[in-house]
Amino acid sequence: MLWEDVSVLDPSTQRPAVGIRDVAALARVSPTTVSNVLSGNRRVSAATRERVHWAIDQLGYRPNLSARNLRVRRAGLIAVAVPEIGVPYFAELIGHVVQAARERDYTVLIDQTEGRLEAERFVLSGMNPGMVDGILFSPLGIERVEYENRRDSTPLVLLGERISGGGVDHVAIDNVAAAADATRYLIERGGRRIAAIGHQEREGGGTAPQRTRGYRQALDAAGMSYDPGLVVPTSKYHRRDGALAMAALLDRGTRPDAVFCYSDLVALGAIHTLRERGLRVPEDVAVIGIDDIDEGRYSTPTLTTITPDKVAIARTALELLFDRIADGSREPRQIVVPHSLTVRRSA
Amino acid sequence: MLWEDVSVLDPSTQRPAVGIRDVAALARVSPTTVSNVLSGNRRVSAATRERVHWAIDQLGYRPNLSARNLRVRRAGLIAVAVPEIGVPYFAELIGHVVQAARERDYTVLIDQTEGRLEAERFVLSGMNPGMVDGILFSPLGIERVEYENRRDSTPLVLLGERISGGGVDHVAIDNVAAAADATRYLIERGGRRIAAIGHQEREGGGTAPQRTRGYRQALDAAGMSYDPGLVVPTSKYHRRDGALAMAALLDRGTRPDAVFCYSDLVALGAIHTLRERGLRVPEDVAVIGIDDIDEGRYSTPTLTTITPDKVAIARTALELLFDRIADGSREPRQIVVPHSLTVRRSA
DNA sequence: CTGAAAGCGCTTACAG
DNA sequence: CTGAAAGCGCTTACAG
Repeated sequence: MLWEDVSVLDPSTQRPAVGIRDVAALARVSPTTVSNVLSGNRRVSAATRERVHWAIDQLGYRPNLSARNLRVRRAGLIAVAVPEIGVPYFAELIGHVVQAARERDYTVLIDQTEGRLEAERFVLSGMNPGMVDGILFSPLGIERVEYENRRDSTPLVLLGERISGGGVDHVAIDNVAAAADATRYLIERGGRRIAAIGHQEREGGGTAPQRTRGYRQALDAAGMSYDPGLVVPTSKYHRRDGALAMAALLDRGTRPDAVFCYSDLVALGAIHTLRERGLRVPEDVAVIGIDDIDEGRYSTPTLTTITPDKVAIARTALELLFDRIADGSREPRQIVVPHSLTVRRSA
Repeated sequence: MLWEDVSVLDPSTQRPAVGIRDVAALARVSPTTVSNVLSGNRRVSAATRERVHWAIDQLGYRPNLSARNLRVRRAGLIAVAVPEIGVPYFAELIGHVVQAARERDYTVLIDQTEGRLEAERFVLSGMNPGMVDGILFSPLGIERVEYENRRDSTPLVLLGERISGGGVDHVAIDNVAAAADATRYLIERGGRRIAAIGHQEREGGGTAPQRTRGYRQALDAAGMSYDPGLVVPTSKYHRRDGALAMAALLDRGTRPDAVFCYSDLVALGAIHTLRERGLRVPEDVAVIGIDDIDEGRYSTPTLTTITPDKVAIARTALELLFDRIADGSREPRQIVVPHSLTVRRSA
């Protein structure tokens, strides 16, 4: 089928799709010139520019991004891969990423791994070639070696995961310090039997083991002994996991006077169980979380928590990503974003 | 620069990018055949197929989507445009959309309008041509006429917004009925002074006016009079808006015995204020919301709410969208998704 | 300041 | 069962 034979139709509407050639023809210039008017790459005389703009308006022309991307080898798209968008922490973080990306004329594509290993491997392999220019990745199940054996070269920045190997860009809060801060606060306000909910055994030290380490550090520093019976692992960090873990703790006869939860959602779940059992928060049991999601500002009681600077995480991650896109071979950087303690009512 | 002169380099890594031609050369077949092996569009002899697969593995080849998209005029991408990803209702809905889209080999791109008019107009204009195959759009500020004057032909499905004109595909719950159900439930359990929080004046009847209508209907049906002093408008549906509206109501001396909130977030904010003022929920004031976000299962008290079938909304919307992608000129359909009442503790 | 031509990496009639 | 060639809609050296 030749161009001259049949006009190109948009398959979905049967309306003619207008391309750069149509604009060029109408403006009586070459496609080159139209392209230059659009990109601003080359000086174009005012008269010509005006004619081109007129033709563009006339035809309602809008450049085809697939074609441009194919040509310039840039997709204008970055992917954010997280376990679940429905988890408020990720939803809020993605909101900031989308906003920061827009400022750079990038669009954000969402990938939800649900912690599935194949999904995470797909992310590591750069997703579909040519589809995205870079990836922000919050991993869950994948092992550290897999990062190191990564063959794909798509720029990638890890979110919230501290890979001690250091072969990959990443941005995170200092999880050990954050957990220690939370625990120390519970100690300072009188906690003597402090439970920890959210531990996970992971190779190569993921977020959870780091938080457990911080918890132990704070205990040590206060001269308090570490009681493994007070540490409850959870496989995920949903409200449900917090609620069930708290119930399990209580059911086995353990009565902590304070609980350090590895996420706000876990904390909210734990509070739910405590109140159902008739225990008062914080009077009987103080509860602290990590994440500072909006929900904790309005929950009953309002949630004391560790506040990571989510805006900084989003912006820093994008900065690392764009740096890496610009220079694929520069040294990987690991950036630690500040966190703070936000005291509300629950502890 | 000719192909033969210099091998093509991936700009970010300086590693050679492998294309279909490399695979073809290594497998000693034509690119056509490689393409056919990949797509399954044509029968390929077992021996050839094997050689091609071997070559693909050997080179780690993965097809370039921009090129494919350019050729087949399909992006494999749909956009979801919502006011804010950080709002749990949207986050949960998007999670379902992402999942349903994956089953169809589609990827989801996020657009956050924040209710900005230009952002919403950009969505209506189909975003960037060739970038997405279709759009799921949850509008906020845009006027009805703008849909009708829409020039762009990108398939688009409206989410949660009932455009009475009916010129556009959309899927939503029956907002009038949902509000009436909520209000009737409050009446049945003894409410006599029932406030409504979340009203908005909008042209052409958006979600908010419909809910107000349902509220009034239920009042009428019970023979109760409508008191404008009990209806509080809010500009947004965040926790904060609910909290402030509730405070305003109380501050002006109004003491409802029940509150119908136009979203769960508003309800949670209202509860926050009530408890801060020492009022018991539901004993002093019963509160009901709409959305059934996960948060309401664990809040204190747990939240009674109207549950829209979010999975159905996501799947139906995608179905409409794919139908429209397949046939751009079919009659627009307006689909009503079921909702139900979920009774928990707050009312 | 402007244009003709090549090519980004695919797929798909057309031909055998 | 397989291949040569055209073309998707752009951008960018190259040339003037």
